[in-house]
Amino acid sequence: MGRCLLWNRYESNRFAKGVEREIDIVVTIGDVAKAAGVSRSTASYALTGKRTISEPVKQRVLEAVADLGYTPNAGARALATSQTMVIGLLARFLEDEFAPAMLQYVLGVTQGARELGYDTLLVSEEDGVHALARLSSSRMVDGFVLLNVAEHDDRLPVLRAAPQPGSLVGLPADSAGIDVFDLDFVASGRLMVDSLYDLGHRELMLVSQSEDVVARGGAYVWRLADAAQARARELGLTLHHYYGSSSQPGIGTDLNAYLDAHPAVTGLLVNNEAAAAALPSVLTERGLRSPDDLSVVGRYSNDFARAFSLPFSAIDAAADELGRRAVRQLVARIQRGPDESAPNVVDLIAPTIHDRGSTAPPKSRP
Amino acid sequence: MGRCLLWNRYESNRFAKGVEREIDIVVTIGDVAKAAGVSRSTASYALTGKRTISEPVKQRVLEAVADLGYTPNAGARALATSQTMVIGLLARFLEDEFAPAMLQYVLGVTQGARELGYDTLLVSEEDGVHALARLSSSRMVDGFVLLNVAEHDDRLPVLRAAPQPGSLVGLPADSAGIDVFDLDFVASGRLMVDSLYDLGHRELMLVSQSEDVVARGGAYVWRLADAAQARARELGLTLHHYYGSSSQPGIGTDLNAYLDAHPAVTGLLVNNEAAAAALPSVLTERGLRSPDDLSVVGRYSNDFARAFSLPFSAIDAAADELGRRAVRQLVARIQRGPDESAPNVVDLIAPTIHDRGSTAPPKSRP
DNA sequence: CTGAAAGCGCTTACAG
DNA sequence: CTGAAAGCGCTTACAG
Repeated sequence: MGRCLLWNRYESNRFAKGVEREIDIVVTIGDVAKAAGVSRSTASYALTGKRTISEPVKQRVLEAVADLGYTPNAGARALATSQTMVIGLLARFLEDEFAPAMLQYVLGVTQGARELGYDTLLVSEEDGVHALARLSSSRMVDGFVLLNVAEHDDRLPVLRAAPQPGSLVGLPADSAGIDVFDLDFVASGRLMVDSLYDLGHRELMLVSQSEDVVARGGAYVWRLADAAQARARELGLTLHHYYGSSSQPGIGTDLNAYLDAHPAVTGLLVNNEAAAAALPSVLTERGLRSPDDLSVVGRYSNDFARAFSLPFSAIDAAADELGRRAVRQLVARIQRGPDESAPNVVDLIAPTIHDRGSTAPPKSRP
Repeated sequence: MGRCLLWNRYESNRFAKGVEREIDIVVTIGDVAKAAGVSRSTASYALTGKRTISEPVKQRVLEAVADLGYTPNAGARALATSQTMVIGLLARFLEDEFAPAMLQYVLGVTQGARELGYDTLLVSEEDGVHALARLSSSRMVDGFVLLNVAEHDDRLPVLRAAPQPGSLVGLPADSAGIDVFDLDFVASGRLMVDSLYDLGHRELMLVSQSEDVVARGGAYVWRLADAAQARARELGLTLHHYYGSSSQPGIGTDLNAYLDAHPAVTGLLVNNEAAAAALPSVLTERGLRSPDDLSVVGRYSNDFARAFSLPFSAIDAAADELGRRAVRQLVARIQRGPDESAPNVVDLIAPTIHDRGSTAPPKSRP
């Protein structure tokens, strides 16, 4: 109680005159114990609940905590328990990829983590390998979530060697020993083709991300494209496949060229955010309307569609959900501890098309 | 050295069979000291450089560090030094605001922090006040950067009372005792008007963010609008001011209505990301071309323009730069320590228009 | 130039 | 049901 008064009595002269700031007296569990008239261990147990404490004692401790405004020092607790309650989020922002789309993943992870009592250290360094090694060896985090994982991701060997577990968002070639979360891009490719086939379309075009993205390990691009192509063959459809660039004005030019090349195409599949963003202008300029003249199915997040006014039906990238699942699995593994092994999961979210009315049966051949 | 062998010899059975994982033996500064044949304090000093150590001894220590793969435990160091080397980044994602634009601020902060040796704890909780109090009282961070600061931000009282310093991105009504970084929105409004006036335009229209954003404390909206209005009055121009909604289809409808209402407008100012994103379609639909039929000046980040193919000249929001400046000032204040006071800064970045060719003299009156 | 020791603020066996 | 003590892995006055 005395301390409590102290806490408010002083004025720091640390900053601009006229601004009050509490003086920096740290209240420790020792202060709480003293105020409650118990030992430090009893105070600690009363707070963590790791051993039964008599009701009156517990009350005295809680009262002291409230009076003194005590909060455990996170660093000290981490040192004693070897648990930081922080997870490391390793983002990768590639030049040719659509950075804004990344935000939804980040938010899914940070919010999912918080709900489970964890905070998130966000790392966006170029050199993800070093960052991972640094956080791991200095014991700053209890586990990792890696975003934007490439087919052969150079962070994976480091992660496998680390004492902390990790979850991936993005399916690599080898997922042994790690938990993986991703949209099912094979099913997505199939679903896009099926949905247009069912409406009666027979000549389709797919515009994928740029080949640079593929070259950097973005395997999802060809997973979707291959599946779409295979499905089209099964169904006896024609599917023209193109890579589009990842920004203006390139992608607008690309789209026009592709549409020029295949005037008979009635269904367009878009696995390229920049293309989706540019498409409304391209269509308007060409005097085309969707779905009357062209049915369109995209693959991007609902948030993205909302933010950028995209009027096309699309498979939701499920960024938020993927982030959440990844972090939930990670926390489960952290809390399970290294002794109890648990099988690794590869969790591919089934695609669903969010209908925005951009598909319809093709008009009769001109 | 013996340890070093151990380190690689074991195979953990913690995860799926066939996956190697180093066993979790922590190497401490005690191990380093022993290997180097010195005391722990000497080993510590050799690494921190806080006292002069003879060259041979230092070499032995560094060798031991390399051999054993030693990295200091961040938590232990934080406990001993009261420095976490982590800064807390408090983001706010408001419903009506343009979330993707936020990413650039985040990246500016995380990368700026890293360059100064700090990591970033990203918090995106709804309740920023609690989050701030939690990180502050548990001593998880050395300081804070607050993003998206409102006119009367409820996080500010908590920040002022906290023992850690903080930097704001976004100018509040009262910035006493805190460092503030923002784009100069007053100068921005003036600049937008001036640039079109100089080209000969006499009737302008400004489309701002939605009034919901203003209601939530987005003072930058009216700061820019008021300055633009005042400048227009000074110059004898007509300036129509509207608030636009923050997403489709609302904003498209809005833009059409506003343009319908003022057919004589030759210059359009856009302080609304969603409006900027929707504008190309709107113009094409109306058969208008920029700058031939309408000169356009926006206010959004260059990254945003690139990502969303926006062809309009615009004042760069300077998100990345603002994040960097905020974190640099914060770190300077952290390292200066609470004793040496330093005056607070309010750093408003001067606006510059990134020319994308969307402005020209107005066509002669029809 | 170096070492032995105390201390940072917690948790958790070990005793009773 | 509770307390005294050791320990987590560092740093840093205090001595020499």
